Amino acid sequence: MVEQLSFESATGFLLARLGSMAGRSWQGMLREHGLSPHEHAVLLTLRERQELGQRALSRVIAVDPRNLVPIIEGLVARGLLHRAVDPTDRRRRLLTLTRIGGEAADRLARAAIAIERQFLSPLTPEQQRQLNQLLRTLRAAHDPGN
Amino acid sequence: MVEQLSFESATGFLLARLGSMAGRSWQGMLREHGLSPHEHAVLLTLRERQELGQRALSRVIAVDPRNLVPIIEGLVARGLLHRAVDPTDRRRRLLTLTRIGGEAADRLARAAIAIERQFLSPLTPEQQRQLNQLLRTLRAAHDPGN
DNA sequence: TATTGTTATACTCTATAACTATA
DNA sequence: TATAGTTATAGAGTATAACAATA
Repeated sequence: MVEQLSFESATGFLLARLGSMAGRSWQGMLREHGLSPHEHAVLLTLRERQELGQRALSRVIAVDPRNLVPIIEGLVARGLLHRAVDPTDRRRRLLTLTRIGGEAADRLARAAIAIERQFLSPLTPEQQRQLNQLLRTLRAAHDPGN
Repeated sequence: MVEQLSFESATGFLLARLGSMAGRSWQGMLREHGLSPHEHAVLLTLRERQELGQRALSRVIAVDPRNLVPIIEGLVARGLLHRAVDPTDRRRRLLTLTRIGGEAADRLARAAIAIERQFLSPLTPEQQRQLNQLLRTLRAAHDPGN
């Protein structure tokens, strides 16, 4: 167990703090693309998962379905996203990237790699791997199904 | 460097996600005490740093000074916090815990240990130490002076 | 002139309740 | 009855601009 040295060095506090700092490290790039963090998450997720219902997307990026609606509509309005009723279950609305949405997602993915590299640069490559693995373990335990 | 396997396993995304999850793990306890996360951070920080100006406190817990004002006033109104002008620099207003504020902070600190232990329980003690150390390194690099 | 604290205000993110349509 | 999506709305949390008091 980790010794409770002080509030500021508690792991929970550091996670919240660094999560916020990581978000800020993307801010400039996202603003250049005219995207919010959630819009960015939608594009990058669909880039990998091809076709997804709004419910499933909601779970993956941890944004409530009702809050996802205006985000999706904005991306559709900008021609980045395509939304169509699932013929096999007409309640569902399947999301896919349009051609220009896919191109935008590719550019975002490239930029994200550079930003992540910069953000993690205070750690050695081995430490970066360790950190990623520890976080994935922790997430898997607390967020089963994702 | 960490391989960019997918957006959902990027370290930046995981940090933001786990920061949010860590916050939720405190939620129930904080609600029992009738405190917001920021109020909690104020009490726990003053528990360790005795006496602090609002500016310094703001830096430590990463809450903007202007947003700290109503938080502090709420705690003063509830008798948990004492705020007094610094006689050596009359611009500053020194914050200290009252007796009952100190007692509340002690209870919070005990509860926080249990919550942190539970949250980190999917990791071995050695992994918990590693994670804490990696996060502290990363924070120190990105948040110099804290 | 710079710093500490403050107000008013706006914006983003998240959450509560309730609804439509399909299954 | 349960699920996918939606609407309206309220609440946190955070950020922009400008100010008063003191150094």
